[in-house]
Amino acid sequence: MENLPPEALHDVATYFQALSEPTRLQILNILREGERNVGELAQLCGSTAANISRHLSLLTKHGMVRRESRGTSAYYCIADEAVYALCDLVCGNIARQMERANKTRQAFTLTP
Amino acid sequence: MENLPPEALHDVATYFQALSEPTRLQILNILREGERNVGELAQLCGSTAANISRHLSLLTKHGMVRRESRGTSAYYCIADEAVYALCDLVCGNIARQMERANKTRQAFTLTP
DNA sequence: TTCATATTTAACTAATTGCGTAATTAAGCA
DNA sequence: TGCTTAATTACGCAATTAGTTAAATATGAA
Repeated sequence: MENLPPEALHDVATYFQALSEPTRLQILNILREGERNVGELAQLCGSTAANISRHLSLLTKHGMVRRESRGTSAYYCIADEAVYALCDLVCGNIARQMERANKTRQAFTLTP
Repeated sequence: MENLPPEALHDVATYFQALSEPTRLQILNILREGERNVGELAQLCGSTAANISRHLSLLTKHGMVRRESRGTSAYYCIADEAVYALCDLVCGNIARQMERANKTRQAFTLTP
């Protein structure tokens, strides 16, 4: 992403922002195992349907999940598996960062 | 990142949040070509030093950049190249999403 | 049509965030 | 020591955001 126009930078930032909320990550995590309707997701997330619905709307806007109306329910499933690759990468980065932080900590505490 | 405890979900969300701001992405983008001090970054970003300093502090906290004090200046450089992999992945996802959106648009407009 | 259920949206609140400005700290130099 | 420059931090403000509650919409069934 070298030399992106400022417009594109904004798009990337907005995409990251969609993933910067625990409840939304939880939704994506649940959908990893298969589709769910709003009510199920609300229960599994320990939140209200209204809340989950708004989160799902945002995730849909970014093409991360897909909506399918069936009966009186709305079922959601993953639309782009690549979001999981992102999350896994981040987990790796965090782990690496924790390692580094731990090493510098040891440098202070391991001086007997 | 299957079956993460809620605590970890929060960490991942916070990490994504650090990347959800255009100015911070711009900083990372600039540092791709080498280290810079705060003043230089401020000028290149078209922002104030105070502002950039705050952003750099956050990026440092997440282990994305590293600070090196030299003379009266503070030079910053990339601490974890993996952030670029993240950004590149996101760019790909956005492009894919735009393609999909474009296709559904055509489905509506290409009916003569 | 009428009712019941599922989902979405509107309105409001509390909390967070990024920025501008000013004050503070730190480092090099006369 | 005092002066200058660079960077960081404190403070207040405007804007955004997630959550709650209530109203609106939609779908299937009696």
